[in-house]
Amino acid sequence: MTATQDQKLGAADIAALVRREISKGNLQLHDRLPPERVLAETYGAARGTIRKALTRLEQEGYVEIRAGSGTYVAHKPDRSTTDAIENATPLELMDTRFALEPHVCRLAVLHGRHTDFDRMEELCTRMEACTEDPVGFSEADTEFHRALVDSTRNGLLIWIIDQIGNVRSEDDWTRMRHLTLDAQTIRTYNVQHRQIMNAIRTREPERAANIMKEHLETARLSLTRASET
Amino acid sequence: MTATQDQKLGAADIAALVRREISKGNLQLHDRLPPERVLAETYGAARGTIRKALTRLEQEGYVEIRAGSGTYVAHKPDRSTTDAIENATPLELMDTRFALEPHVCRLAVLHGRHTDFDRMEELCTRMEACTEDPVGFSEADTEFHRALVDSTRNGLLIWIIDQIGNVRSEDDWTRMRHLTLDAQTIRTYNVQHRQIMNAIRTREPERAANIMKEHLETARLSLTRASET
DNA sequence: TCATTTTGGTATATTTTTGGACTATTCGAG
DNA sequence: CTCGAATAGTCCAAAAATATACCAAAATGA
Repeated sequence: MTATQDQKLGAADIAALVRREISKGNLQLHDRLPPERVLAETYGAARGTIRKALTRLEQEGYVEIRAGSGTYVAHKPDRSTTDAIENATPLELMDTRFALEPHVCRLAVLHGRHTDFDRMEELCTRMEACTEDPVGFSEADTEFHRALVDSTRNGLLIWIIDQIGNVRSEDDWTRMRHLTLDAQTIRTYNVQHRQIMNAIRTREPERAANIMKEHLETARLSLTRASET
Repeated sequence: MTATQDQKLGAADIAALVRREISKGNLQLHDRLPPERVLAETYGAARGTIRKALTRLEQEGYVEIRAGSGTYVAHKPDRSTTDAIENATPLELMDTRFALEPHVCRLAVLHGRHTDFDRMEELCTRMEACTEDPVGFSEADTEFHRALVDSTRNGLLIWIIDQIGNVRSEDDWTRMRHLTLDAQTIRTYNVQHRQIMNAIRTREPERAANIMKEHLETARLSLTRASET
């Protein structure tokens, strides 16, 4: 109806325009919007109008206004990607890992190279030095599984597991995980990691996959045990 | 965009620019950024401003600042959803399906309901009517595998396989696929689908998974046979 | 090996920018 | 006419950016 002219844009209109820019991705997270005074000129509106629009967007969570600093985009891109992964429950994650990682072991046997395995062994060593340090262990563990996928040379798999790993590294999920990481559990994990390494090095795909299954089963038990607490 | 003029770039703006360069891959892992003093001149800002931007990026994990040495990229370029999937080769896709779908069968046994299975049988029947119609068969086949995942009630898995399926439905990949779909192959697939259904209905997870593996192996053979043509 | 240069780290006084708040006025639709 | 919205202008305080100087660690080269 209106709005195609560069005249008479109300606060609601401007809010809508900015909202669309954000959803469309032209304005990304952490980006700073132009100052209110500039926006006022570019949209041909008074500063007060801009201010109303921005205040509204702030209440909606699209934007964060910091006095003296500027207005910043505060909206997580509404990608289905992040949605699907962030809303995933720990058990869903476990099931997905159960699907992926044993086969990843098989592929690692097929496509992995010595340098990959060397890196993984290095991480094993690092983990073994972390018997009393759940946080350090956890970081190395994530890197280990990441290195394992890397060795498959399969970009799709790498991307998928990368996505999963990114979420796993935040949230209460990690906190819960640390609770379950007593020294005994860590020792068990370390043994399993070594066994997986050996099986891959000796090119035994099925054995590697089976140990990985055991490994995940151990992890799942720790998880359910923790969630019952 | 906004304010692409050579005027007044704030710390947040500079941080955003560098962040994009890294995400885009123009700046790769372990690359060294120009010294702060140089960046200050090229961006037309004071060194303090540059420094603030870099400090921010360091906290976000995009770069690593080493005193006396320089600032280095510490972040891998984002592989966007579409990139990772669109650039995937047919063989990468196959390997990923090999990882996922057998386990999906197991989960279907655990979490699936009668209505899910009814829908899948319906799709089996539809496929069996398509012995001479590769396109119709292919559509039903995709729906079948989709219905199978749905029955796991695992949002994460559903999303992953959905993504993979979306690509599979386009491109030369599909064309290649249709070439391999002679009446004989379709008949083989139909038998396997029925067997999978039966195994799931009778709650035999391992048997279902194994038949799925056979099924995928058949598909892979068709694929490699086609690509040799 | 050692002196020089480069590079980031820190501090500070000053200026500019930016959002916040307030008010009087204008405009437009009901 | 009235009422709500938009406007235009002013002043304030917080935050940011500038400009400069000096330090310490790392890299470089003779």
